[in-house]
Amino acid sequence: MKIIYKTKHDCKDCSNDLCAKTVPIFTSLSHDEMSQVVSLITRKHYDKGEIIIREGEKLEKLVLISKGQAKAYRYTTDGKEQILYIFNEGEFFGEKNLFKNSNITYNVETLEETHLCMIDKANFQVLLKEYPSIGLKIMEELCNRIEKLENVIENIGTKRVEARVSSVLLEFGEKYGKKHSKGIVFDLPLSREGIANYIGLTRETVSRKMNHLQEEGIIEMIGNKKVIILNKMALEESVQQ
Amino acid sequence: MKIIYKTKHDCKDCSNDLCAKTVPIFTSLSHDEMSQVVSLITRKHYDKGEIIIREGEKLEKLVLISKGQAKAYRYTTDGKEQILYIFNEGEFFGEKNLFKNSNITYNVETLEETHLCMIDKANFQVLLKEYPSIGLKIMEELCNRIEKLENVIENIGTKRVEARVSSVLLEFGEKYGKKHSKGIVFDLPLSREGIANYIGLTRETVSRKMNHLQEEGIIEMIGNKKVIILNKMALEESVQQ
DNA sequence: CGGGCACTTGATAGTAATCAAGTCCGGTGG
DNA sequence: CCACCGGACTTGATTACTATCAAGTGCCCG
Repeated sequence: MKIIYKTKHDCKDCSNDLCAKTVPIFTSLSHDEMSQVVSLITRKHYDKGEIIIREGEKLEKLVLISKGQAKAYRYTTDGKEQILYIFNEGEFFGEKNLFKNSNITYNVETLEETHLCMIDKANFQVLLKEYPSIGLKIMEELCNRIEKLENVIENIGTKRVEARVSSVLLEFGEKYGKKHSKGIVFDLPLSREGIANYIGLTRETVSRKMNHLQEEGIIEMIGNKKVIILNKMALEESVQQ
Repeated sequence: MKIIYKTKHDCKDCSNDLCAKTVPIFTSLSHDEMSQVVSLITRKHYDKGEIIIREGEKLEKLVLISKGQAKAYRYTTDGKEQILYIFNEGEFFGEKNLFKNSNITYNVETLEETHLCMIDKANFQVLLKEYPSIGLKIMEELCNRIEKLENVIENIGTKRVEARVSSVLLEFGEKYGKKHSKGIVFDLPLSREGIANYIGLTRETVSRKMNHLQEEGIIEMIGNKKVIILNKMALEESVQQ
């Protein structure tokens, strides 16, 4: 179920709190400039588990996540899915189409209720010209993304399987973790299968390895979604070799 | 052995043929503009097997490869190297430092005799302001690099081992291949071990899988470096599943 | 309370890593 | 020109590990 809403009231909200301000690429703009940006924004709302866009489709917009999160993944020829990114609030996708004429190369599916801001390709190019600082921010963000991908490659290319699991737990802890009397607590954004598809394993192996980490007293699982990192040092050591 | 040379003669060469023109990010410039760019360029020459820069060092320049090629890699904690890129003529690195203050995250080592053009961070930022088209080209190139990395991840994350070998052979065939009566012929830019470090395997496995492809009549190896793709279709099918 | 789905656990098989000899090839020196 | 040397590559045997297949189990939600 997709609801498109664009009313004056919404846009006012937006310029105050909602989308533009949460998006790093606009942080260098003044309030007035941001209002101008906001006037170009279309917004959409998705429930959990909806597909925003599919591999191979044309996307003539830059899409910014103002609230929620989504996974980007591809299907390989043997039907497995490989997760490439977990996009969080403030992150964007579709940038490729702004600079070259290509279709999108991955599926994007929401992991929870998600609000999107979208800017038309043509409009965005005007913005880029008018505010060069946005271009710099985009480049910075692209570099960040490259860095992330380089880390993923190091992970799945060379590390032992248990190290990959530890690594992804640390990543989630970093992103979503809150302090807790026992350590760092967070909800897993992905199912076991999702984690497996993120680090190139099967769900059974992920299950076993997480269990092993729990037996060693390094983490504690509460239900399926909640994890407490009891011993961050040990988890980091497990990544180290 | 590093030779730094910067004479009027060299720069003249450069503006005509050598560095700036082979570098895509400058292709949109006029001849005069390019001359201006060239005046900001320092150049260096490296022999095969030299280290250009090491992980963790500061690099206050954008480095463009005007001739030759180099591999970028990281050492993992267990001492393996993971190759991230093979930079070819016209490609660049060090862009991360232009937009944010970070050290370089990989080693770069030449694979053959290599000529570099380097532009100082400060100078490059002036260029960016003066010629916004360079910024667009950079973004395009960053998007290309992201695409490459996404493919690498799909490769090593989900594909069967032999498919990865086939995939890398196709990649090299695409990049370096020349027509030949029997098919597509090219020199491998990397040793068996290098290939292994590129696709997350061991040298023995690479050896065995390449042998297998040869036994099946899909490729032919001449010595250690030269490969002929006899049956490109079959190689592509091998990647497909 | 029941149904379904995600997760866990166990047994087995397949495959690549590892360990260990060789072999090939290019370069060097006699 | 040939013999030798060393490094890269190949090949074989064994081991270790994860994928796969197959039952369970537990939990959430109506």
